[in-house]
Amino acid sequence: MVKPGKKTSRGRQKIEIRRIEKKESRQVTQCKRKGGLLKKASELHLLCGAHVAIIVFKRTEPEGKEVPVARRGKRDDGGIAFAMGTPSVDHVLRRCTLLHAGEGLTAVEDVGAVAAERAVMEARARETEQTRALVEAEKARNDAIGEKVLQAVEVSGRRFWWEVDVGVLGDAELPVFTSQLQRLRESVQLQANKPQTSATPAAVAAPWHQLG
Amino acid sequence: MVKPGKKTSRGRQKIEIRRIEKKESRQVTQCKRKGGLLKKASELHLLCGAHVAIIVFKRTEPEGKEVPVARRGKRDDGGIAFAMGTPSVDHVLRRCTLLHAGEGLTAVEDVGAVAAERAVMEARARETEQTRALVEAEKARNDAIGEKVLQAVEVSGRRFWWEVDVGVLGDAELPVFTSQLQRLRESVQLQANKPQTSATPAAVAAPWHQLG
DNA sequence: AAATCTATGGTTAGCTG
DNA sequence: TCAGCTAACCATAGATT
Repeated sequence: MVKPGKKTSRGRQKIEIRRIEKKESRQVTQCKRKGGLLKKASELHLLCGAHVAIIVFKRTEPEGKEVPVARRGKRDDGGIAFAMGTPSVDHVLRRCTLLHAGEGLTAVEDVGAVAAERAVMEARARETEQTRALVEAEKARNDAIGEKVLQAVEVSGRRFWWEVDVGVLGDAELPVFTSQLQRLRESVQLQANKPQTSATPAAVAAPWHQLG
Repeated sequence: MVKPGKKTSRGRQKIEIRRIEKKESRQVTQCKRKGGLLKKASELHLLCGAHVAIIVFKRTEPEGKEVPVARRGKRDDGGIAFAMGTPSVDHVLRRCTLLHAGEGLTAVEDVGAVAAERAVMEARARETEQTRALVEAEKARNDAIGEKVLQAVEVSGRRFWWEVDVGVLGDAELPVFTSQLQRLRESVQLQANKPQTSATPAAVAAPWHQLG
């Protein structure tokens, strides 16, 4: 019920793009905009076939109890909560499933494309609704492993994406992850002995840091 | 000059979220929406302090010459072209600079937060315009290295973010990358012997694959 | 805390130069 | 090809439940 003479809503108000001080509305906005961002990413993928990966580290406030000053500057800040997507989220999950079947763990998306995947994508564009249900089942199976890897990424001293916090990984995942790394390292060692013909002229342009 | 009786523009039209078949407009849309996506990500960061990482692999068509059918299914598809951001792009670049100074390479963003970074962010929120110019200089220096790592990620058989195509890295970067991996591996080996208390109940929810 | 509502602000599809 | 335009679509701030 709306009081007469008082508008129900002022509609969207213009705001400056600077930290929202009011904690509550900051969280609401974060939630809303995170959703919007993911939707946009999904659309970009569906419309243009571009592969998109997104990670959002939600900033969970110290939630009530203030962080001791002593720990400041180390890693007292917020939570890991986040969201990830790629083309569109279920698309990512498909890839996860592939890997799930014996290769290793992924979660944050591997980025890149294969012709086969393009086919899948195009198919989905025609039957988005149909496939959704099927994907739901797979999703459940992948959530556990996905969460672990992502927590791993949000490691204490994390620097790079490949510098995960192995402590978060369970007994089952660790060996796989380890062997993956082993393979990578061997590959690196191998390449290190080859003469490097570094191409790539490093082109720059847009206001957005854009490469390639 | 607009002919009388004929509107200059029909304005934005409603479109279905499915692959845009017309190649040209697909590319235009991709470009526009990529920009929009990055802007949104930046805003999410500035408004809420969330850390955001985005990678967009622009889908460069086989451009004229069709790809031999034989290579289909392997890695014939488009280019790597992409864009990446985090909080806001220049924020990422700052971190890159840090690493640039001796630690290793980043580019795709390391994700996560340190109190010091938060300070920087808040400072930026108050003087976004001022700092921009300064950042420009650093940007140039980081483009080369950034591009290489990103190319590396877009590797032939790429599977995970940490499974980069070391062949793309130059002589200078390789050793650093290698040692980074070494450290990670040692860490893994170490953790492998500890009893694992895998926490994380694997909570799921939103239509968007959301963890934490 | 989460879902719904609505007026606006902001984004962008299709043109044009 | 790329920048600019404009109308219309879409996202969302703030309020209400």
